[in-house]
Amino acid sequence: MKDVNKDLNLSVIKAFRLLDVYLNDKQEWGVRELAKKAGYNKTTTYRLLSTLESLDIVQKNGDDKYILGLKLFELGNLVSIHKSLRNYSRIPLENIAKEIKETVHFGVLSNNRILYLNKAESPLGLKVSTQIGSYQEAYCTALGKVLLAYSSKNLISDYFKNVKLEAHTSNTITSAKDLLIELKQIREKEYALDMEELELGLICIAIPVFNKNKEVVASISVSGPSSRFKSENIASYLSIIKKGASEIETRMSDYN
Amino acid sequence: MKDVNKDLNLSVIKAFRLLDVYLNDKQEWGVRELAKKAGYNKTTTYRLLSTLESLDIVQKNGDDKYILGLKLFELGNLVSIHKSLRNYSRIPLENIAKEIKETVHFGVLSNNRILYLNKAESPLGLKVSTQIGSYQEAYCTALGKVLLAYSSKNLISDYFKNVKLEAHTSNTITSAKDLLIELKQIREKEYALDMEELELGLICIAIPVFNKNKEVVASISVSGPSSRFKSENIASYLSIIKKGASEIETRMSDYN
DNA sequence: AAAAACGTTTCATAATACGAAACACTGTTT
DNA sequence: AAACAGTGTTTCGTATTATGAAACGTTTTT
Repeated sequence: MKDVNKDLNLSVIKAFRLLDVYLNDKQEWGVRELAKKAGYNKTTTYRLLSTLESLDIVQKNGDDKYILGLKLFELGNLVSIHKSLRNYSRIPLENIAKEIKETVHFGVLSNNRILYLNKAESPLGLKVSTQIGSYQEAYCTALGKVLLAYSSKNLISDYFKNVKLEAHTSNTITSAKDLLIELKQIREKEYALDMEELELGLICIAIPVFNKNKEVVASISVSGPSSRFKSENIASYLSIIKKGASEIETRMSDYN
Repeated sequence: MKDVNKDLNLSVIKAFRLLDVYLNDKQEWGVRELAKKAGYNKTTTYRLLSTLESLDIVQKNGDDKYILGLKLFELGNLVSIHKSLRNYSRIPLENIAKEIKETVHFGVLSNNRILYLNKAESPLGLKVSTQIGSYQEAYCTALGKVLLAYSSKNLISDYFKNVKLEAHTSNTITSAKDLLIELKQIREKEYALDMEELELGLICIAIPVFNKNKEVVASISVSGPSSRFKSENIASYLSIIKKGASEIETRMSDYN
């Protein structure tokens, strides 16, 4: 903790590291337990937690255990760009899910990964389910490939510098050359497929969502098990998703 | 900033104050602008923002303006206590809204106020709409009065010490004595009404949601314009909301 | 009854945050 | 064209703050 490239507030970084890394793994933590896991001193951890508690960022859960607090929930809902995207996407996503009967996801690109902003789940028992606010690799998801396909050349070259294309299944695209070809095809077809590239048995189809300046700001995907996802359905799925996407685009432009 | 009652990390407090108070008011801030508003030194503010930026808690929006970042959204979604409440309430709330055709809210008590955890909006044009994650006073809302009614005596006496009962309309209950009588009646009737106490023309009805230990953990309300909200509807509304509440209670107990 | 765990407090010391001033840059006014 | 008025950013000596070993008060386990 000596060589920081910039002059930053170390205790702020420590505080968020507690929140981000460690309070994620588990529901509740004791002071010593968390200190050990974080590699901080017991007293330091206690002081940080006390500080965060005074701000309602964490709170105590009965017997001296710390859990994430309500203020954090409140702050999360303030994130304006995504707040609006989430609001405007909700009803269209639900309509798509109702019509197709598969889970619908809505996400943006953030730090080279997909951030799931919203979803509408399939009414069926066997379905895909993802945590809102969680991340997934972009190169092996339909959502991610669409967003990469419409990104600037700079962003894409950065992407290849920073991201290692690891195989999740035998279908995962693991070479930069192949991925570039795929992205080109996506731009031409105006939709992306994920043919069991992230998980065996899981197929997705995704299209871009544009803002009023014709820039891609998000994407929508439909995900389902390969047993239900037949190639003859693609055309009808696409027309339903595109209807939903244009609904979101209309809602956004009405407010901006 | 000299007399702190405990030994807390001041820079952590400052960082969250930037997020909480100031990044809420506006969409984007310059460094000097935010420093002036927060009463911090320009350099301090810059350092705090740089720190938060390195953590993706804030991000830059084009021309050197800071906005809330994605990590905050992600962290907000990790808040476990309410994550489950939110998940379990979604479908029941939507069913209630569909049946009654009025907006349904779901909230908990936090720091003497109502925190809106979830909602399902009325399908009609004229409707009540609230921001998830936002707060409202408890004493002049049906949601809040239900939660106060089922709170411990200690919490209620604390409530009266810390909260000033201000009139929002001519119907607002502004005396502690009257509010205590109201809370007693709510416990007897097992539901609360808000008869234009927060806003003229706005009526709400709310009931409690219990956990498996028969403690009240949240409440559900239906809100609508006085033009549609007739006293003869109360009985049928109540039976629909109670059905939804017991659905939520079942879902919660299945998982805990 | 002893031991081992917990959260919490203390306090001298080492490390960090602080902020005035200077810098680099952009756009506006004279 | 030159001076000015705005930005965000960097520097660096100093004042403030965070640090952590040790001790404390409880509770739980042995």
